Amino acid sequence: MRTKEGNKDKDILEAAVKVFASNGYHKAKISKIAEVAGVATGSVYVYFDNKESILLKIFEQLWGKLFIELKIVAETQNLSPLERIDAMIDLVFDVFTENPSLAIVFVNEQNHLQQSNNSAFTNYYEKFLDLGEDVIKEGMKNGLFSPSIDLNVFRYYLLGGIRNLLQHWAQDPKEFPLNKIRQNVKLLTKHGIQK
Amino acid sequence: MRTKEGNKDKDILEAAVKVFASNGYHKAKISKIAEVAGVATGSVYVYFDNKESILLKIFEQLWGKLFIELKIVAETQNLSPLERIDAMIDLVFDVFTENPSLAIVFVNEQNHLQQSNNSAFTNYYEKFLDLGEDVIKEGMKNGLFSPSIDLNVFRYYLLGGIRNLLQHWAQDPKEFPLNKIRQNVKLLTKHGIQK
DNA sequence: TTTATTTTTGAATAGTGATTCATTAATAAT
DNA sequence: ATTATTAATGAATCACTATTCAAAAATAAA
Repeated sequence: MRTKEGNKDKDILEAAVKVFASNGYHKAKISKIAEVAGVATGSVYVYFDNKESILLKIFEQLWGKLFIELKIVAETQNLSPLERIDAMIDLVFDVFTENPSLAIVFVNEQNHLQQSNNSAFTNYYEKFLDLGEDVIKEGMKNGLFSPSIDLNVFRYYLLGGIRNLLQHWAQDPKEFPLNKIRQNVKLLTKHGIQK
Repeated sequence: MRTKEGNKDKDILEAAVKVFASNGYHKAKISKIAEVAGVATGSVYVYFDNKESILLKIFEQLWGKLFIELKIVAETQNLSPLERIDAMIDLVFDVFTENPSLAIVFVNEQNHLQQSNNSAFTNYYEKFLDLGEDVIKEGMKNGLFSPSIDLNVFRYYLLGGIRNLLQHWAQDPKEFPLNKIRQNVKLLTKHGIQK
């Protein structure tokens, strides 16, 4: 018998995030991912079925991690709904601040997976969005939030806005600091543009 | 001598919008675009340098058209800044309502071009965004809009939100009607989620 | 008509890179 | 030690499709 050495699957995933981030998914070569991971090209196929499934795994882990963290915040009873929304926005920004390559992959390739209609991905993503929705619902019930807002619209609007901002930040982090973005997103979410 | 028959360039562009919309840019075959346009594969290369330049042309025309229309609204002096923002949002939604395939190409492939850093594209897009910015600036000067909003952040946020919503609309137009989206985007822009 | 010029064609080319698989290497069990 | 089993390798395969280009077709001019 022989046992697997090290964590090649983890190495490959981390390498893939880097390579996808710098070249985009379509231009990324499996041979390059293998090289960065320090394994042979063929080894990638020992751990993953194909190129697409590597991308899928990256997103699964991302949304999975976020979901767990957000769930805790969403259920913290001693915060008001507005404070919880704030904290949830913070969490999303924190994840991407920690790992800029992951941010780039997220903003550029999320479409790709949404189109492929992969259920594993969709489930995670929807569960993630539902958490935010629950908080908003509570805010409406308490009379804090405007009841004329459609929840489905709001959640996709917020996430789309954040995604686009992250994309511009990733292209030029100094010109476009993440903290300014974060503050403004919170303001816009709460008050819109009106005084 | 021989003169060109019909408007093959226009036919090819329209075919490309359809094919890009249904398969995505990367999976779209030139031979399929030619087939839909009713020309030979080789003819595509008589009118366009390569695949990428077809996509570029589509976006150039889209932003070019939008720019002209938005400029008129942005400079209409008898509308308040808020009314102008409203009208501008309407214009964007109108373009995509008229041509759903174009909406799909827009939401899925805009990233692609932004990354390629093509100046022809960037110029149009930035000019387009600047128009909205001018209106917001006026609103701030008049004391209508909150001065703590960063304009750069706001414009990317708004466009990103709209883009994401259009994407979901394009995937399921009945479940997610465009008019509801339009109304909610206006509300969220003005007031945020708070009452 | 005939010739010259330009358009159109689509089969052939050519580059690419994802994926496979026969082989080698390493470890566990006997 | 020896054998069995699984991991790891990377060169070769194979499919795919953007692009090219020599030939054919169409029209204008002579």
